[in-house]
Amino acid sequence: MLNKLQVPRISDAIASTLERRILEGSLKSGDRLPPERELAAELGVSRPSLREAIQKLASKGMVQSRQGGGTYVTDALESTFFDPWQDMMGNHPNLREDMLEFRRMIEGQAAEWAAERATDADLARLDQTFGALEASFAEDDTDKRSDADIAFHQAIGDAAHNVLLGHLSAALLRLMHDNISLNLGELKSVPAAGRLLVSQHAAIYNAVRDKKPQAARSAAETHIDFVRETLAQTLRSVARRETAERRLHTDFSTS
Amino acid sequence: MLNKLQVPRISDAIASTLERRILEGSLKSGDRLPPERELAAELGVSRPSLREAIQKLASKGMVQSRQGGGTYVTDALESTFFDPWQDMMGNHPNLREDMLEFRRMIEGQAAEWAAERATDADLARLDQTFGALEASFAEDDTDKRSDADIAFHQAIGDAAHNVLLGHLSAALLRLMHDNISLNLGELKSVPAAGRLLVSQHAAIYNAVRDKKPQAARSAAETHIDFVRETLAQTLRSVARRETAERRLHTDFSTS
DNA sequence: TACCAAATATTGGTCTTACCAATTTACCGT
DNA sequence: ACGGTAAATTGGTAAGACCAATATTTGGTA
Repeated sequence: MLNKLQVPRISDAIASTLERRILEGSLKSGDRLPPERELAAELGVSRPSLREAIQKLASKGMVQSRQGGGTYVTDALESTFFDPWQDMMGNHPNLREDMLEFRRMIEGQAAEWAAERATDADLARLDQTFGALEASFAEDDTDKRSDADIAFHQAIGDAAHNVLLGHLSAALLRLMHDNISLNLGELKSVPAAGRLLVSQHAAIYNAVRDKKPQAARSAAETHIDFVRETLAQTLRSVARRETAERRLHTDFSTS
Repeated sequence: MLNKLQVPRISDAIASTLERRILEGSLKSGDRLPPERELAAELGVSRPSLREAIQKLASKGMVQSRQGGGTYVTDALESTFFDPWQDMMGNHPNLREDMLEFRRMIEGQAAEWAAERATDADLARLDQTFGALEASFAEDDTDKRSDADIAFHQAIGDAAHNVLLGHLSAALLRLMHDNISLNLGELKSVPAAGRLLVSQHAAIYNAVRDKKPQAARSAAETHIDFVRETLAQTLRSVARRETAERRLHTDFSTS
């Protein structure tokens, strides 16, 4: 009696299409979807069908709609990684080393894969973000530098064409931004740090553009190593003070 | 600030109403919902609004619609916790490939670091979890195997002494196990898969215990490669079985 | 009478159009 | 330059129509 010959529903196909765009990074968290009328026309379906698809995504928490405001992509995918880490950072503050070590692996792999797989569109985006990075380091705006840095590394992560790596990279960058961006500003205390950082990014970009995976990985690892070393150097005195303070608070923490 | 005053949407209210009726028992599993036109009139809403609500329930797996046939209540309890990644894994096959490629890097790095850094306590725990793994594969209890597998990889992740990596490794493995047990039965298509899996885990364990980082990485990567190949094979066989069944949509359909 | 096949009715799937309500944007006057 | 109101934008809801797959009825034949 149950001959479940599946008739594909349009709303399901549309929902999958939108999901894929979110997974692949065409739609990032925080982005606003095109208006329903436009999107329906672009996808060649009616507005009710598109709405059914959007409702599905909304019920999964992937998007959120506000009447009159638009429909926005949530950070549900990144939160899977980000939230537990953020939690750990709260309970165990000296994870900077773990974070940078972990990031060394991620960035290295991302650069390697990006060098193997980047499309022309990826390279165009890399070129654009790298240009913005260069420009930001010409000024002295710390926030702008941080944003440009994140944008560049995210572009690398997306060019690696592995959706897990892409979203993990986003979560990791956000984690770093939220936790040590203040300290990142002190990198400029090292003479010529800005110039070195730009040249390191250039090395990554060039290796990816020239499709040299091993060189790209090396460049990325060198970059993270420099950041790690410079951070450790400039924060040494601060770290000593923090450690001393921490000793006062964490004695009974074997919960 | 953002005034996130939620404007109640009719489709949400209707979905809640229907969900309540199902949970209260007014609509039992297998029951057919009234026709959309009737139900919409009864609830005093338009048919599109009712349809959006039904789509939400369908995306949760609580109801199932067949064109021309009606909409039926399924027996899916709201057990499936809402991990967006879990959902994505089910609907996007290429995500599984990305997942395995990514895990190859993660597990390889975890094994390498574990071989470099494992303490005696780590090794003791590894020995214990590996013993449990061997024992679980002697039996035929899928859940027990899953738990033992997760415990072993968790031990590796912890022995790597990087909390980010440890957490990620465990989370990804859990995701894979859930996905496999949800969408396939088990990796039974390959004969002697169990024995091979045990020997692969043994190789990882031995390399870590003997403090051979490169060997540990290789062993872990070999393990993931095997899982990837086996999974692909299983998927092909499942696909074959489904096409065969589809060809058989004549009468005796109580498969 | 029994049974099978075609005709009919039912029902979910999709589209079009229209209007409402909340938000955002633009513009204008002070 | 600022603030507030009007207009445009955008999601939310409704109504009606038609299509496609399924279920039911009907009619004819063995």
